[in-house]
Amino acid sequence: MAVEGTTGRVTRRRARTRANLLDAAFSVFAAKGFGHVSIEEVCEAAGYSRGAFYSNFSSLDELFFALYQERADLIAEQVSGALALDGPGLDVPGAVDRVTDVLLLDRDWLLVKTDFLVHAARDPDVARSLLEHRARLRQAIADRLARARGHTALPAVLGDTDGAAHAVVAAYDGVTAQLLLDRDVEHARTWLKQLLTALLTDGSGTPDHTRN
Amino acid sequence: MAVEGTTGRVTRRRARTRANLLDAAFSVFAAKGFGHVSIEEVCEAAGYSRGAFYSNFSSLDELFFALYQERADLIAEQVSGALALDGPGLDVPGAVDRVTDVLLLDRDWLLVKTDFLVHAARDPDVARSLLEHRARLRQAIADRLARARGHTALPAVLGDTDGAAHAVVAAYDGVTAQLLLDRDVEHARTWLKQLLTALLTDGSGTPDHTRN
DNA sequence: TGTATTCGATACACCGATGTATCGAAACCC
DNA sequence: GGGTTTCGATACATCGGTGTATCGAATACA
Repeated sequence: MAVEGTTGRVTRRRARTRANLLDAAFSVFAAKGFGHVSIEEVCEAAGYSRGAFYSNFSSLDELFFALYQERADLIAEQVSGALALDGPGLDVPGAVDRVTDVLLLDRDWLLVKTDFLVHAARDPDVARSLLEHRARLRQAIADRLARARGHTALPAVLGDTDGAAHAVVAAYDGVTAQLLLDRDVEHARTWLKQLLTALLTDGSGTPDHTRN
Repeated sequence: MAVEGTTGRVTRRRARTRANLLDAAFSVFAAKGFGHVSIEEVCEAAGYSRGAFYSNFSSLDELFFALYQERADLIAEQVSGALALDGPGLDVPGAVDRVTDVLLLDRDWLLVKTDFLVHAARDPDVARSLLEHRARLRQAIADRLARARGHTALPAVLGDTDGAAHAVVAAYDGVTAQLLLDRDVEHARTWLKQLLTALLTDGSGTPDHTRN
């Protein structure tokens, strides 16, 4: 029952159905929001019956958690990749560009991610898990910033690289909120880039904020 | 039926029950999250029966909207008050302190507020309304910043005062997300103050980011 | 104070979703 | 390919929430 005690004896279509359920759940959650979604809806969207669901998960919460974990790890990988993509020291603006493009790629993901935040905010265990995930992400950023130290203009007023990483994540979250409302991905991207470069360099960038 | 066509003929306890329902709804929403709350739960918490509910609102969505509007206006007032509290030009740090204290006063409000964001993100009409509210808030901030221009060190790298106001709101949203997870109000406050002063002044502030 | 009107409690019918138990059919292993 | 195990579909009982219609009680107004 959704628990593999020691060694799951056999499997293969199971993996497929599980993946299908997760994919379908992502779409449904993005469209209607966790909390307005029934197990049946997910099953229907995936083309399975409820029996399949209960064979793979024991609750919607469990599925949601698995779903978030999967996608978040994927994003984290992409971010790490984007950060590691250039030489040892330079090109902070380039890194900012690439990371921004990854982070604001998909509105559906932002929706699900925010849903999960709200979910985690009410469940300490889930919150802990999410905090750890965020900490890993920040660590990657901080490491990258540390590598850049001395080569480019050091951060500025935020203290150590860890503080700067905190600020980066906060900026991401802040821009996310705005993007969820105005649905203007392009504007959000350019704006996040401005914010990040403003936070991470000393003084440059030509802004333009004639928007909602 | 929750609609006052021209002039509601009579009322008095109606106002009370409506207010009670809203208050109860706030608690219940904060505790369980909109989307995991039934009409019955709200009624029970308020000490009314479902008849009272349907007499005052026509759906949970409608109640949620009214609830948000009410509280958000209240907060906006407080912020405006905190901003107008000092002389014509100076004391940006003081204003930052006061505003921060108002904004991060109540975790329950942050929960409900974020729930509402997620809700608005999926309903263009609600989103429009929320965007307008945010725009008003930003306007207040931008006005205040404009008044401070020339007296204190001008913002910095973010362009006009409007851009700076955008950044302030983004910082608020970003810190909110972190606070929802780690529940450390004090840390969030000091950190938001740092972020804001970092964004609004040129170079000062002694950070300390040994945290989650 | 009496009367007209509004408000909210109660009762009812109605889904829709949940979780479980059972059984046929895939998939694995040899 | 046959036997065995696992997976997932179907059927069932149940529960909680929804929305409406009705009626008594509280309130306003004269």
